[in-house]
Amino acid sequence: MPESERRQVIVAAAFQLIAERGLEGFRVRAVADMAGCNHATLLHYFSSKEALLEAVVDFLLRSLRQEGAQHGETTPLAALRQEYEDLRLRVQSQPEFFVVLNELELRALRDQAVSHMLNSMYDAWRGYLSYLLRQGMRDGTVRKELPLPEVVESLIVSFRGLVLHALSERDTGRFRMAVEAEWAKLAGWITNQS
Amino acid sequence: MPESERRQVIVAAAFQLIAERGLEGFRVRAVADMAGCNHATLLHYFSSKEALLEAVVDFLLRSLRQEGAQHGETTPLAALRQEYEDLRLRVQSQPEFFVVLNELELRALRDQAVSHMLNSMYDAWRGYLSYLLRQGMRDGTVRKELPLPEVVESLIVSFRGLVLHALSERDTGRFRMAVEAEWAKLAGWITNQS
Amino acid sequence: MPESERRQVIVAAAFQLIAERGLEGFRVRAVADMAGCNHATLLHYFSSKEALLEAVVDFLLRSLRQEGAQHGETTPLAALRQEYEDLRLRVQSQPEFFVVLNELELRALRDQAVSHMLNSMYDAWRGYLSYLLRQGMRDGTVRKELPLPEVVESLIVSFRGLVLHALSERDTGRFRMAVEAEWAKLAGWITNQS
Amino acid sequence: MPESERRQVIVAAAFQLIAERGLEGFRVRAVADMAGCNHATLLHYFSSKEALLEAVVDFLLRSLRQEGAQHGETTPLAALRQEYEDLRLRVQSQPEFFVVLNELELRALRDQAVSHMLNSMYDAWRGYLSYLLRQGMRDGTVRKELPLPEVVESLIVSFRGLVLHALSERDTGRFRMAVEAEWAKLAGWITNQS
DNA sequence: TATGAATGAGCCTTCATTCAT
DNA sequence: CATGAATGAAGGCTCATTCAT
Repeated sequence: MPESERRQVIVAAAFQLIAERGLEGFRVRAVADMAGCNHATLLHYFSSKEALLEAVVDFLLRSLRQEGAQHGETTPLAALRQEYEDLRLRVQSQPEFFVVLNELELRALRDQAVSHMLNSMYDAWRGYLSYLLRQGMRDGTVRKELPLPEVVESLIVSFRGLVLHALSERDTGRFRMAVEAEWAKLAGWITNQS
Repeated sequence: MPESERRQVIVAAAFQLIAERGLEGFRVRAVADMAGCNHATLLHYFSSKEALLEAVVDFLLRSLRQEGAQHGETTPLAALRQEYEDLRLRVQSQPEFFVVLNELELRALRDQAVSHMLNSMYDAWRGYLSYLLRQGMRDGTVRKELPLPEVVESLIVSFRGLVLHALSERDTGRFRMAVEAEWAKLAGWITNQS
Repeated sequence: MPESERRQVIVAAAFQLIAERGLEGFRVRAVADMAGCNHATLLHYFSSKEALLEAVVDFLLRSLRQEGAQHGETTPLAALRQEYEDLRLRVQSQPEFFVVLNELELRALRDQAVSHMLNSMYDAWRGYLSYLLRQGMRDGTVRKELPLPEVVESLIVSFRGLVLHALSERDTGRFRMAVEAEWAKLAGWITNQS
Repeated sequence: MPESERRQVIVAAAFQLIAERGLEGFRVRAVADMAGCNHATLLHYFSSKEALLEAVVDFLLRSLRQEGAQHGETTPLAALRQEYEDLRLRVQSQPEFFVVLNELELRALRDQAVSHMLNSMYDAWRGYLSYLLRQGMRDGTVRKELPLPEVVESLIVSFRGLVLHALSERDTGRFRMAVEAEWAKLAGWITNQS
């Protein structure tokens, strides 16, 4: 099996395992088993457990990024709305991503490497959201007098809250309700209402 | 040392340790050391690590509950506002509570016992929030046409997001910004605006 | 089994194992097996493999020291002669001591902790040898014009050489020959010959 | 690269590594890295780690032998003196040789192959020393009544002791002192003094 | 010839838990 | 009540060696 494929298989296995058992269930031997190789083979590709974890973080962030970029040209407000919609759809189809994201979120509190990676993701996201909001202000759909940083921060909080909520309420219907409510709340705040 | 006091000391030590080192640093021996007793003694009072963790959860929820009940009679909207204010103050003065809460939040995904305890806390909170909102509708400060369950869920999401945000952004000033923004966003949504 | 006894048993087992298999065969599990306990039990008494090794060094040096002090009052020259005799006897009866000493000698080149312990032994020995030689000079049996430090160093070298020689030539009779020769050589050098 | 050259490069690398990190740091992969080839390639040339070690021993003994043969015709006593001088000079200029020799000395206690090789070196050396001493007796510079085997053994011990001493005392000046003392002691013993 | 991939055996250490005193 | 002793299971990691290409 070629190197790059093997690495992908291992990262996927690690990702899957963390989603299933959490970071506390993230064992090198277990990942190797899932990837169908010896644990020593795994450490042949990733020099340490930590290195593997960083590859998992990278894989996760890369995936999240790709998703966001798929939608074509729309209005800023529609793009924002689409973010919530994407979140909702993804929680249904790929809940693993959010389980893992949450695990990492917590790990980041004590792991600088993970912290940096997540922070840079959030910063990139802040930039994107700022851009959207400014565009909205320009085309008149977003209220011009809004304090931009506050709105951006509020969006981040909203997403973080939804992601956390998704995990415990995924199947209760409350999550879907929450997504709609968060959007309604936001829309009322930021849009120009005639 | 009487049994009940000893138990309290141990739970407090466990709480402190989890706040400092996270659940991954939650070791029976370390807790015993902090509590000033032998690890075997600790397991005399709590039959297992798991049992101790549940006592910690209980302690945390009890603490959170007490806080909420301290404020006297006000208007429903003021009480709601106070919730955000409490959160903000507490994150500054007692960040441990939120670190531990987040740790447990994640543990709950895989630990039914913890999950049940947290869920019952959230359900109690939902009840309280519903009550406040209904009061607000009655006295005319809250818009009557709001879908109550959605609003409640949104409040929960907002708080969860803020708690998570608090940990990574506690010192950057972004957290404070986020609290204000969340409240502004909510207030604009639910209040009757002339 | 009381703590101090258990510790002794473990140190003895470690010592024995190093004597039999060298430092490369010095495995925590093997020591535990020889000591008749679980390897985790061993690490209950000695916090790490390294800590155990230091206990072994301590045990060895303590043993070597005791041996030297057993002989009563004699003339300085006789005491010096006795050192060689002790060495010879001990190599026959307890060759392990010299195997282990040699192993540590080499380990010391890369292990500061061991190096310090051995150095302090040699320094103590230098002191003792200097004392003997000075006494000999005083009572006229040792030549007064000898350069004391050189003689002492030469004695150390002689012993180190003999210890090393003992291991490979223990059974060939060459070792015994070498001891006698070393003494003869030394005696001719340092004593006053009429 | 031709086979014989490749082998030399690998042996040199192994020698260097053992000198730097000792036998405990003697890793096949590390040697391969130093030799600039893949570890699997290394095991193509030397069927096992053990085989490589033997090649290192061979290389060491060959080097030591060459050194001894370089000096031209002199008197037997001068040749003997030269041995000590050579030792002193070499410890300064090429301490690696003595580090490795000591490592092997100890390994020989448990490794028959190494033991045989070292023993045959010592036997050759014994032969050479006996030859020198007999020549000295013949030309009258060495006392005729000396017990030849004892003197030879004593010489070996002296050298072994010095080599061991060199490693720990190379920089303290004690080593130089010891060489001189050993020679003085020997000379006094074996030479005819008018 | 040369090498990347793969592996099994093994090592030190950690930790929750049990138990006799 | 309290505790020191003891342990089994497991975890991350290392390393010599094998093998297909």
